Amino acid sequence: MIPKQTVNMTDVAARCGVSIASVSRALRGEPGVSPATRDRILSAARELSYVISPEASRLSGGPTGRVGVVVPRVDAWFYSTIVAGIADEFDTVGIDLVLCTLPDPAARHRFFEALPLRRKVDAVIVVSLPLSSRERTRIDQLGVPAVFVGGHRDVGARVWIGIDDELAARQAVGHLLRIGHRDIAMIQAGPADPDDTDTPWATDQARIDGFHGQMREAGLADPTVVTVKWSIDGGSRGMEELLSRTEPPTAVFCHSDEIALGALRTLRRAGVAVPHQISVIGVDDHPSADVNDLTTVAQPVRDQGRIAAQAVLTQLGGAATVSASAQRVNAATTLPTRLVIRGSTAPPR
Amino acid sequence: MIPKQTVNMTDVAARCGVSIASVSRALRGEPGVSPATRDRILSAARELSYVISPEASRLSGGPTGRVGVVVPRVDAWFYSTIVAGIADEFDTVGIDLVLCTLPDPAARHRFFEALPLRRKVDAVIVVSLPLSSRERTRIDQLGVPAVFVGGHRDVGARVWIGIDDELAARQAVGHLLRIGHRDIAMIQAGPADPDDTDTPWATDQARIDGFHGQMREAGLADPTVVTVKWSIDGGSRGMEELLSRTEPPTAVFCHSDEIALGALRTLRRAGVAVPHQISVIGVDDHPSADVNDLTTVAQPVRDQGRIAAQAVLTQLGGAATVSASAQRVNAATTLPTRLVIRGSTAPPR
DNA sequence: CTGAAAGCGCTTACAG
DNA sequence: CTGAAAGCGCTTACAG
Repeated sequence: MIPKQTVNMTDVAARCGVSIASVSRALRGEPGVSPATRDRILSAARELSYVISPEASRLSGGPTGRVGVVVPRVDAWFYSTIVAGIADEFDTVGIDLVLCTLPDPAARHRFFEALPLRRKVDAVIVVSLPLSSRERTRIDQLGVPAVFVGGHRDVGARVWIGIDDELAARQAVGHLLRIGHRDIAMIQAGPADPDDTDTPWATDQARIDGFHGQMREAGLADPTVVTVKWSIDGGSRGMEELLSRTEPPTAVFCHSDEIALGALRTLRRAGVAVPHQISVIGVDDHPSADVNDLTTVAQPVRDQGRIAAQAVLTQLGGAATVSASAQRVNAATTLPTRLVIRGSTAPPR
Repeated sequence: MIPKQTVNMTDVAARCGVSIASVSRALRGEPGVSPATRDRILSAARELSYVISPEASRLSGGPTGRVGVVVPRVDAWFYSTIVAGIADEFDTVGIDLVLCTLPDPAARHRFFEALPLRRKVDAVIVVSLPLSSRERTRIDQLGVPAVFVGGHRDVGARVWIGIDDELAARQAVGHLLRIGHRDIAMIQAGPADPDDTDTPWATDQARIDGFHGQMREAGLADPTVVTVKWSIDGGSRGMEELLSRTEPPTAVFCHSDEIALGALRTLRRAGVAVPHQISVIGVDDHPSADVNDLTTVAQPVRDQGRIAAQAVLTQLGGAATVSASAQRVNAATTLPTRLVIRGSTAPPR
C-alpha cells in the first residue's frame, strides 16, 4: 500500500538510519555501498514502495528517463507498428516514450520551431521524416542523440535504420516483368501539397526511381505514372485515372499497400477482374494485404522500431542493460525486403 | 539560434534587470507583474529562446505538463486512432503524451504493480481496459485524475467515454433480422487466455449480450456462437468453424471488423459467395471495411480520444484553454453508433 | 508591482 | 564504505 503522502528518499534513509546519499547510491546501483546496507536500503524502499522523483533526479544531473518519438501520424499502420516496436523495447528497460505526432505541415513547422521536446528527453527517434536542413539543425539543437527511421538515409553521423526503397520497387516491378508484363503503370504517392517544398514527407523518390530504373533496363521507356495522396482513397483515384485511359495497363505497381488497396477497390467496383485483366502489386505487407490477397514486397516494420530503440539505448550508454543483439548498431542499418506472392498478380492474358 | 549551453531563468532575469521571481510570474502569465516588465521579460525570453526547465518547475510545485495514455497496443487501428485523437488535442495546448502499452498479461501486471507512471504525469487516460478492483486501486494510487475510454463504464466517480456496445450489437443483428435472416451466428472475440480471469480485456460481454438479446426478442433461441482471438486470423478460424457445421448459417455477426475481415478471407478462399450465400456484418467501420465492402456498425473512434483528452484538460483546470465544446464533460459520455450498409449483407436466398 | 529567501527532492564532489 | 553540504532551476509565500 502506498501511503497517501509521497514517500521521499529522506523517508527511506530515516528508516535505515543512513544518509540520503547512500540511498541514492544504492538505488542506482552505484558502487560505494556495502552489500549489507544496500540490501537494507533496497528492502526498505520496497516496503515503502518508494519511487525516485524523476524531476529531482534530473535536476541534479541524472537523465530524464524519457525518449521522444516523432512520427507523422500514429493512426496509420506503418507508423503505429514502428511505435509498437519502440515501445516494446523501451518497456523492458523502463524508458518512457513521449509521443509527438506531426499530422500536417503546420504541426510539423510548429514542432521544429518550438522544439517542445527541449529539456524533456534524453534522446529522440525521428520516423519517416526526410528533414530539411533547417529541421536537421533544429534536431541538433535538441542537444541529445537522435536516431532516424526511414526518410533520407543521409543523416550525417547519426544512426539510420530503414529499407532500400529502390530495391523494394525493383523487386516488385521485377516480378511483374518476369511473369510477362510489359505495359506496367505506377500509382505513386506524392506530397499532399505539391507546393509545399519546404517540408518533404516520407514519400521519397526512391520507389519511383526503382520503378523507372527497372523498366528502363527492360527496354521499356516512359512508363505511365500517376501521382496521388498516400491513402486508400488516393489509390482509388489513381486507378480511376488509369482506367480512364484508352489503353489501361496490364499491371500496376503501387507505391504502398494502402494505395494498392484503394486501387483494388476501384477495380472491384469497376468489375475489372484481378489478376486476369489487371495485376496489382504493392509494398509493405500491410495486414490487409493478406486479407485482400494482394501480392506485395514485405518490409520488417516492427523490427525497424525495435532496432531504432536499441540504437538509442546503446547511445545512452545503457549498453549493459541492452540485449546482446543490440550491442552493435552501425551508422546505417538496411533491413531486407522480400516478395510475397499472392493472388493479385498473374501473367497477362 | 540556441546557445550551446542551456539558458536559464537567471539569464533571462539578468538580461532584463529583474528578479527570477518576476520572470517566473511573467512567463506563466501570473498576475503581479506590470505590463511593461512583462513585455520586456517575454521578449527577452524569446530572444534567448528560453524554455522553462520542466523538472525544476515541477519540483517547485508546478505540473509536469505530461499525461499518461495507457492502451493495450498501439499497433491496432482502433487504439492508434484513439491515441491520434488524444495527441491532436494535447498538441494544441502543449501537453506531452507519455505512451504506455500493455501488449500481454505480463506487461499489464508489471504496469499495475510497478506503476511506472507514478510521479511522472498530471493525469492518465486508460483505454479499453476493464479494470480489476486491484487495478482500479492502483490507478487511484497514482494520485492524479483518471479518464477512461471504453472498458467497463462503471468507473465510479471518474469520467468515462465510450459507446453502447450492446446497442451496437443490436443495430447489427437488427439489420440482419430485418432483411430476413433467421439463422444468424456470431463470431465472438474472447480472451486470448481464457484461464486468465485476473486480467479482463476489452472484449467485454456487451456485444454478445446484445446479440443474444436481439435474437431472443425475435424468437430465436440458442443461436450459434464461436469464440476466437480478436484478430484477423481469429476471424478466419471462426468462419472455418462455422463452415465445418452441417448447416452453416445464412448470416454472421462478427464482434469487430477485424474478425469480419478474417471471416471474409475464409469465405473467399472457400469459394462461398458473399452476400449471396452468407451475409457478414462487423462493428467499428475500420478503414478496410470500406475497401472490402463490409457492412458494419460505425463508431466514432478518433472522437473518443479527443473527448477523453478534453476531459483531462478540464480536470487539470485548464478550462480556460480548452475549446468551448470541451467545457462540459459529464461523468459518462456515450457516443452514438450507426449502421453502415455495404455489399456484404443481403436478404437470404 | 517587485525582490530576497526558503524549499522542492534529488546527485555529486569532498571529506572522513 | 559513509555522510554533510552544495547545488540543480524553478515556485511560492513573505516582505517591502
